Amino acid sequence: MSVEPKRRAQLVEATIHEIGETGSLNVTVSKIAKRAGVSSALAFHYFGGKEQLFLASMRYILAVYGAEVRGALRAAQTPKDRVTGIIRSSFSPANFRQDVIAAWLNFYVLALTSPEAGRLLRVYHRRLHSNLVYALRQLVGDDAAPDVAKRISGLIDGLYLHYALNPSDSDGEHAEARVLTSLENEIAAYADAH
Amino acid sequence: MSVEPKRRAQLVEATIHEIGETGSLNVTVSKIAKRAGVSSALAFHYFGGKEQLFLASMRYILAVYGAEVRGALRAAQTPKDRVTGIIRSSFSPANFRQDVIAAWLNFYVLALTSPEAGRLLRVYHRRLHSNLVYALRQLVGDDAAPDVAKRISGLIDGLYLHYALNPSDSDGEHAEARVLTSLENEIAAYADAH
DNA sequence: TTATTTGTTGATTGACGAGTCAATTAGTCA
DNA sequence: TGACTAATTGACTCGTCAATCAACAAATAA
Repeated sequence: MSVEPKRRAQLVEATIHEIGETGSLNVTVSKIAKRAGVSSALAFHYFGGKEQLFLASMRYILAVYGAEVRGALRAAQTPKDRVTGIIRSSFSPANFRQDVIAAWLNFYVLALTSPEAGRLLRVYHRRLHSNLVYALRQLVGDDAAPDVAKRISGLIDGLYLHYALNPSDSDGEHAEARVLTSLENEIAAYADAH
Repeated sequence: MSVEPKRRAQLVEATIHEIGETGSLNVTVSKIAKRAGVSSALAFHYFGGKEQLFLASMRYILAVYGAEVRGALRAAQTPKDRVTGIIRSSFSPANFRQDVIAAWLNFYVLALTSPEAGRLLRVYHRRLHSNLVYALRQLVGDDAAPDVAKRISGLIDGLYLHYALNPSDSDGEHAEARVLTSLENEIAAYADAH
């Protein structure tokens, strides 16, 4: 039984914590390694560099989120359950942890310059979009679904940003409720059009 | 005629450009100063430090945006003109310049740790919100206006983010059109409720 | 003229951090 | 046991950069 996966996980978690504490990517690999209980050289050995270490951390966060979405979709009975499941997953407590928020914001910044980060971000966007479109088809029709999905996903990310940066103002449940209200609007608008 | 304002403006503009080129706040004061045609010591002399220099740059960007919104509001004839004016200003070309996008994203990150950046961001949020509420009152009623405003502003920021990070996917006009569609939804939903 | 303020810089420093590498220890298996 | 591989590290290098400071220049006032 190799010890490698364990070390990688330790380092990934330490990275997320450290970024959460400093709020930026200005984190030394040494500090991350120290938190993980290993030497900095080991971090380089396993990940090759700081950026790759952070990207691995982001992949981990995305994987957790993805698992949550899949769970919600599996439990859904109706199309509407599916959409609300996606929305609820996006505003789950896991996504509102201080360190996860910090990771996301720094990820956005990195996506401006790192092709790999950009690729990863686009994967997330595409998955969210296609999940939404699939679930929305039966609610607003095939034609409208893609556009509605863009609006819903935009609203998800916008309100996430808003609440991430203004924690005192209100919490994730408020944000979730706001998106659900918009969903009702969209469904009603479609019903009217028919 | 003091030369100070001129130097400050030079440095602010150089900062924005430099951040746009590197995509992050990992910009040396020396490079900024060189671009502005002065020594790095002068940048410190006028601004006191790197963070204050960046905050001044962000204030400048916000001032430009604010002026654009005020212009649109002044020209507006109807309540709906007012809302669309705000939305259009938010997606104006000035906001989609690569360097302005980079500044915004890095500003979000900084707001996590810098109280001054957080304060500035909250000022922007509050202004956007109150402008929207004021214009929406006559369109969706006093009761609904604040909630609708939250959804609209969330959508603005979310779609801005999407576009900023995925320029190939859609452009500013698309984003603007999407928000306007949501606005129609909101107005229609209000009309139904009465 | 001289004195004073304003604008400006080159040179320097002190601290820090990414990444490397040679060397050591722990574990495996033949 | 001995040979081989995996895991791990301490020490080091090389570069970078924010911030400071003493000094110089240029305008302005007295």
